[in-house]
Amino acid sequence: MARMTPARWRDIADDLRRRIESGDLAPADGASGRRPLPSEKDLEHHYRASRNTVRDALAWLRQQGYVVSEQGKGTFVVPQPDIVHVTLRAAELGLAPGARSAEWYNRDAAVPAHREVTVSQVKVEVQEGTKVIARYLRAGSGSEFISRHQEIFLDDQPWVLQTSFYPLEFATSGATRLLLPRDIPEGAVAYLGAALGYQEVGFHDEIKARVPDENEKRFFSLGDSAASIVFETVRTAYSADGNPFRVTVTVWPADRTRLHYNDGKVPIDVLKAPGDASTDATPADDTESG
Amino acid sequence: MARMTPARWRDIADDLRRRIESGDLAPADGASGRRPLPSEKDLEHHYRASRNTVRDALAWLRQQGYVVSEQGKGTFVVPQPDIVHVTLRAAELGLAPGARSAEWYNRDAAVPAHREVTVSQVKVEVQEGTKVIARYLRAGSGSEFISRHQEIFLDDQPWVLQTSFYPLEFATSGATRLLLPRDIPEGAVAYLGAALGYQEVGFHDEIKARVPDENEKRFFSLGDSAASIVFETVRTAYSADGNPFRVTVTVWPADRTRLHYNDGKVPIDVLKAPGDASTDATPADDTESG
DNA sequence: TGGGATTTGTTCGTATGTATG
DNA sequence: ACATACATACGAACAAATCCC
Repeated sequence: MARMTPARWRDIADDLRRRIESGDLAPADGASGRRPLPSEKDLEHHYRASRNTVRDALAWLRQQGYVVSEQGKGTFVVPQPDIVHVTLRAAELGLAPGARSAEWYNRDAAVPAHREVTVSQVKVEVQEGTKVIARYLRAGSGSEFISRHQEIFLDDQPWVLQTSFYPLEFATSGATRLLLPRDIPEGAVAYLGAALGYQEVGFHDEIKARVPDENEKRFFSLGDSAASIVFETVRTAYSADGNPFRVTVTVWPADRTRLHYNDGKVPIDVLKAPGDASTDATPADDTESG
Repeated sequence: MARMTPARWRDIADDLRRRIESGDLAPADGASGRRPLPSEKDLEHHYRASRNTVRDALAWLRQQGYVVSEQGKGTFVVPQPDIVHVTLRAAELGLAPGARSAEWYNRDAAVPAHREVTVSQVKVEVQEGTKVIARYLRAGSGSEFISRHQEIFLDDQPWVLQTSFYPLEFATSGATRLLLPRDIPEGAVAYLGAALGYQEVGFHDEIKARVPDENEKRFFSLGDSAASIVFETVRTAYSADGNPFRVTVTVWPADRTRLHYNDGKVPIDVLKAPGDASTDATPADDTESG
């Protein structure tokens, strides 16, 4: 069962990983710029292996997200991204205490203070026959929906891709602003409440992790590595009559995002600053043993 | 900037991916067994490329999780796993309606009915100086904790790895069963309530996605592909005095797990059977457009 | 049971293209 | 223009696991 040949490229990859994690290789950015790993030719001599074998080792490190290679420049250790902590449920239905009001992201998520959220133009489409959305909204498979898509930035960095879906009837029965490719500053839910009397009395969230598609790779600057994954959250909002009236699909870059939920009585500082003083160390370090 | 040469292996990989997704290659299991892709030699002739170039294409498909290769046997399309939907918060603090009671998984998560959960022996350790846990439990970095680790199976399939941490004082002041390597059938929280008077009045969940470590790869049978990722949820439980008294770290295989949270008034069937009638199609299919 | 054929895994060598400095 | 560095591609040989007769 176990491989008899230790695989030369494996040894090289393990050794390089060890040297990377120990900070031996390409440690801190040297102020002016980052320092690359030794070139493939150097590693070839260092490990007494052919360049192709060295490249096999580097390919594994790239795939695992440890390094990136740039043609003509070199291979670089991937820096740890800054983690953004997002609270998707605070304590009561709605927001975290102290959250700024009347902004979209506040209605569905509380972000840390002193962070600036900017929003792209809304791309509005009318779609028909998207089965998955129809299922969430409990509509027939031939039903038509308004989809409102936005790119959202945090401190001018790409942060999330978000698309909300509404029954087309909403627009034809009064909520015409849903069809305009403009942000709804007071929040779509508040607008629907004012225009149609809808009230959000509950929501359901579904969370998955998956590999990004090409569009998401572009927006979040993700590659093909195993660390390049996204969260996809689907929030279904329910009105007082017990029916879903909105579905919001949000895609987050998982390498720099932590999602938070709270229930019951939770200390205020945890609500307001989840992940505070968080190191990037994983609790799995404590878990490990067998 | 853009690559001038289309990259031969890229073309081959894209073509193979297309043929895989269309079901052209290695479609349904032929009852007795699965059918492999054409051999590397066959592909070599088919695409008029060298074996190494074909292997570059296959390497990409492997890395993206489309196929797996087995020495001496062939390369096979990866079947879609069955998805397990887990509700981590129902409506009120605690459980989903209809959930079976007095079982560990019920205290923290509601699984679909007709599924059988079995639990490994508990591995108990006393640990000191694990900074991350100390932070969650708001203890000094030199504090000591009891860690209770379990492997948990769903219908005899590896399902989650879970480790709970408690202050060591709990054991020395009455809750001695925490130190025994045996399951606590009524639930550790209930036991702590009876033994020490602790009551869970709220919790905080933190969710991340990351690449699995070697132990997790073994347990969940994961490889190195980009689809081989895990959720790690950290649940901190708070007692009436506002202090955390338990931290539970749970690791889930993300390729076959969906996490669910509910808030407010949500239809009963969504609470009881989240993801019902769910296809494996991603809502992103609807999102996509540019 | 054995042994040859098949298939993927590993490693080396070599050449050329492309991006960078 | 030149050197450096990574990307792509082809060819070849042997090892290891499996399959089949």
